[in-house]
Formats: sequence, structure tokens, C-alpha cells
Amino acid sequence: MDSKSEGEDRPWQSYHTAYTNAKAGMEGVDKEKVQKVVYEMSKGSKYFENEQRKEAYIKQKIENLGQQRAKLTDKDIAHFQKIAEKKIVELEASRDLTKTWLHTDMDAFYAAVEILDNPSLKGKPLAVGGMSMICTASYEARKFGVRAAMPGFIARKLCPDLIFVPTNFDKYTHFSELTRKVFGRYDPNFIATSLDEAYLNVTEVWSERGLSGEEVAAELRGAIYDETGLTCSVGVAPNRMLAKVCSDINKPNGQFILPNDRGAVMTFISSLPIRKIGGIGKVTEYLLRDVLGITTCDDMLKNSALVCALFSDLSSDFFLSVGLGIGGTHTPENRMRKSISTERTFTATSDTILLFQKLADIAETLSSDMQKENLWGRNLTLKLKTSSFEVRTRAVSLQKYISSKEEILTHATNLLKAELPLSLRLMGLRMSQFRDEDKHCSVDPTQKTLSEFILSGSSHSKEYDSRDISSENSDFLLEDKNLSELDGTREKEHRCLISEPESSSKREELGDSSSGKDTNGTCGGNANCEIQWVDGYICSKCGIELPSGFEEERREHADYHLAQFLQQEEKTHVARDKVYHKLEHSSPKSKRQKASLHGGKFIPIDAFFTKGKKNL
DNA sequence: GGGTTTCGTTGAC
DNA sequence: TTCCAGTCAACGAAACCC
Repeated sequence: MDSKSEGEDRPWQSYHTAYTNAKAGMEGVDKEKVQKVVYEMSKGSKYFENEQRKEAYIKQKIENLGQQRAKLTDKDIAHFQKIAEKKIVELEASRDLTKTWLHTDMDAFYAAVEILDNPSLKGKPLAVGGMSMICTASYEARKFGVRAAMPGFIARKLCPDLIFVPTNFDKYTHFSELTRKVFGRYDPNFIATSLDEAYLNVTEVWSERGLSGEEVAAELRGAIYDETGLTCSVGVAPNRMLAKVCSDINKPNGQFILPNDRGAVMTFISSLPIRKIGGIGKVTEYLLRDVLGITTCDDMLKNSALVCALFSDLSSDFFLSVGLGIGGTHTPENRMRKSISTERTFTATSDTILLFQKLADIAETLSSDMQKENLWGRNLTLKLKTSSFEVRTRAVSLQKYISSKEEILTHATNLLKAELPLSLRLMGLRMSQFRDEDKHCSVDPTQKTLSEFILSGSSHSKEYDSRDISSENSDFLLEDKNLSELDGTREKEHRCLISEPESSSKREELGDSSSGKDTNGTCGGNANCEIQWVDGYICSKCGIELPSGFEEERREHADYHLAQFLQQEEKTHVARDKVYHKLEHSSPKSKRQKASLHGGKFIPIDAFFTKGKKNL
């Protein structure tokens, strides 16, 4: 078949941005018609153009991986065959068939809750969400090709009678809690992965009560229905990976049980499309299919040598375990939240004032969310989506943990400033690297002890970020014994040296140009900055104790205060031109910025998979 | 050269 | 009329730092 001419006749066929893989309830959908509508409504838009760029990028990845594959010699393949066989033996030895896992998935959860709340919606095509995006579609709506993650205006085109209901997460949370009460009776340590999905280790119930997998699943589904009025689908299998696949088989309101038997697992997995496995999405599916011809889990094993040759250790381990039907069987330890974020989409704008206003709103939301959970973080990431849908993230690691709106906004503003001018349609902020609650420490985790501080000779380096002294939470440097003795007065003096926030690059430049100190350890003779050694060894500015023998260290310390002083000066624009003449060469923009698909340069595929080649 | 940080990507719901 | 989300985690590579 001439795919080129086909592509020209039916361009929508090559536009498989979304909605191409069947979801439950979409079996009878006219896929081509849906694809055509989506294509027609998207074509020419900036979103569409960006999707085209992404598609091209994936194609490039496929091509590059194909070239890597072509370079493999017979010797290489024999080598990786041995590696693969070893891995398979190890994985097989780790296979655990003694556990029984159950995965539950509520049927069209948000839509079902809305129908329960308003029974007149029953039997009608319903979408939960808005014109820009819908979260869930009822089974009646799915018959038209409407589904989650589809923009509302396209959904309406597919189904003109579609009823839209706005999301109401309080309602969904309430019903989710009801389901979790039921789950808790079967496994007190159940793992909830979202409001409507959970994994339960039912090994105990199964054996203690002498119930079969079928019986446990049926009983649980009955209990959920009795206590919520909602239906769910259940999968039972020897591990979580398989249980999840199983819960999708007889959706909605059904169940599927896979026995704890190796033969049954291998039969089940052999013809299973890899896309059914959690963790394998569109890109991985195409990559494996187009480069290695892998479409089923069994194909993973058949191509194990190539899988090991072309992918990283972690990836190949995962792919081979997929081929063997091996998944997680132990309940993971209590997993702590690792990040918290908030983002907002708005009408694209390049109005700086408006953008900073929105950033302030987002910072406020993030701060409020963090405070609700008593979180303090030191890694702030700004996410931007330009009007052409290009996504950028810019991050900064701070020297202390923060959580207030003001502090978040200060750092977020610096990050945004470095990117402007820009027309944006989305901004978001994410905080990570949380303070360890157990330790209850708010000191700078990257901070050096006093001796390290002195020995490093970098008193003006980024480790000593003067910005961060400015908050109320000024436990700054208290880790050091000497400084922990600082009383309130000295801390106050510390704060007196605070200048307006500056970019780190500016501070670094400052350090470089702070050599105008004199040998007495005073700051260039300027009375405002001059330090005295009280009692012969205590810094009059901050209280640091440095005995008289430490002349070099004293000079370094004076240097630090000079840097602080100059920052203060900079605030009043006195010394700016003299001191910061090199600033323009050190803006955050000059930092590394990877070539992305949006820059017209593709990241070579070998950049993604070099680790996989390390055994060559 | 190894550890850390930053950034982009992928995937799930 | 409305015109493609929000949140979280993980991985991997390159840059950065020492």
C-alpha cells in the first residue's frame, strides 16, 4: 500500500494525537469519523502545529533508535543475548505467586457521581468538565467518541446533544472516601492511586475466609454498590501490574480473575498488547513497535537481546518483566509527597503586568496549599507554556526552605523575568525538596559549617545567599555552634545587612568584584561597612567569632560583609555601573538550555539511550 | 570523574 | 459563545560543581 498517497487523501489518519486507543465503552465507535472530526477541528491551530512538531520529534526518536539498532553487530547481539538471559533468570527467580492483588476502578466515576446527584441525567450523553477540557464522559457519550482529556468543543461537535456538567471535586472526594471505607475492610493498607482507583492486597481475606478470587471481587463490588450507589470494575491477579490490566477487561461493572499460576499468567500475557500495560504510553508503544516490531508482551521476550541493547538497565528490566508478567507484589512503604504544584491556563498574553499579576495569584495558591500541609520546600520550578504551546520549565534551588507567598513570588519573579518578553497561555509553580518533618530543621541544607565556609574561601559564593536571610524564619546558619549562640540583637544586625533580592548571577559577580578590601579586614574604608572585632575576636556586624590568629579568614569575612554592603549600594543605584559591568553576560538565560523540539533542533535519540549502550 | 542540579519528556488519572 | 487541563512522579541527559 502506498502510505504516502493514503496520507494525502486522508490526512486525519496520520493525526493520532489522541483518542485512538479504545477505552471501555468505545468499542462500536466509528474511529475514522472521530479522527476526521478531531483533525478538521484542530487543523491549522497553534495546538495542532505543536502536535505536529511533537509527532516529528517522536519520528526522529524512532529513526535514531533504528540507526542504533542497525549498527549492532552479530557479536553485540550475542553479547546482549547473554545479558538478557541472565536478567530473565533473575526476574523469574523473583516471581512471587503467593500474593493476590485486586485492582478496583470506578466506572466513569465523576459522571456516575453527577448522575447519582441528578438522576435526570441518567441515560443521557454526559461530560464532566468544560468547553476547554472534559474529565470524564458517561458511557452514552462514549458511544459518540467523546472521552476524557478531549476538549469540550470537539466533544460537542461529535455529540451535539452532549450535556456538560462542571467538575465538583468536593462531591467526588466524598464518594471516594465512601469507597475507601470499603477498601479498608479488605486491606487496611490499600493503595489509592487516585480518587477512583485503588490496589488491595487481598491475600489474607482470600485465605482466611476461604473465598475464591471471584467471590472476593463480587463481594467487594457489591459492598461498593450498596454503600455508594456506584459501580466499579475489578481485576484480581498475582501482582498489581496484572490486576490493573484485568480490571479493564470486563468494564463496566465487571470483573476478571487471573489465577495465581505461572502458566495462566504466561498465556494471558502472551498476546496482550503492550499498550495495555501501565507505564507504556504512546511514545514507548511507537518506539517499540516501529524499531523492534514489538506489539505484544510476548514480543518483549522474543526481542530481549535488542531490548537490552537499546534501552537503559532500568527500562530493559521493566520491559522484560512485562514480557514475563511480573509486577509489584509488596505494599510499598509510606510514600511521602515529593512535590506540590499549581498551574493555570489563561488567554494567551504578553502583557508583563498581567503576567506578574497571574504569577502572584499562583504563588498565593501554592503557598496556601503548602501551608495546609505544613510543607516547606527549597526547590522552586516555574512552568511556562507559550502561546504556541511550547512548554518550558525553569528551576531554582534555594539555600533555605520557604513556604510564604512573598518568598515564593520573589524567586518566581526572578525566574519569569529571565524569560520575558514572551506570550504565555499557562504559568505554573512547583515546589519540591521538602524539609524533613522529623528533623524540624530549617537550616540551609547546602550550607557549609563555619570551618568549611572559611576554608572554602568562597564567602561570597552562592552558598551564602543573602536574600534568604530576609525572611522571618531566619534560622540561617544556626547549624554552626558558634552561630547558634547568636542572640536576638545579633540576628537583628544580620537582618540590617539585607538588600533587595538579586539574581544569583549578580551575586556571583559581586563576589568577583569585592576585592577592594584592605588588609585590616575592613571594607574598603567605608564607615557603613567597616567591621570591628569586639573583644578582639567577635565580628561587630554579625557576631561570628574569629580569634586573632585567623587573619586570612578575617579578611574573607570582611569580604563577605563588603559584598553585602555593595548589594545594599546597588539597591540605591550608586555603585551599579562600576560593580556590575559584567552582568549582561551572566543572565540566567545564558545558563544551559537544552535544544528542544521547539527550537527546531531535535535531541538525538542516542542522547536518550546512551545508558543502554554502556554494556557494549 | 562522580555527585548534584536543572530541564525536558513520558505517563497516569 | 466558548476553541486542547491540572497534578504528581519518574527517568535520563547535560550542565555544573568540586
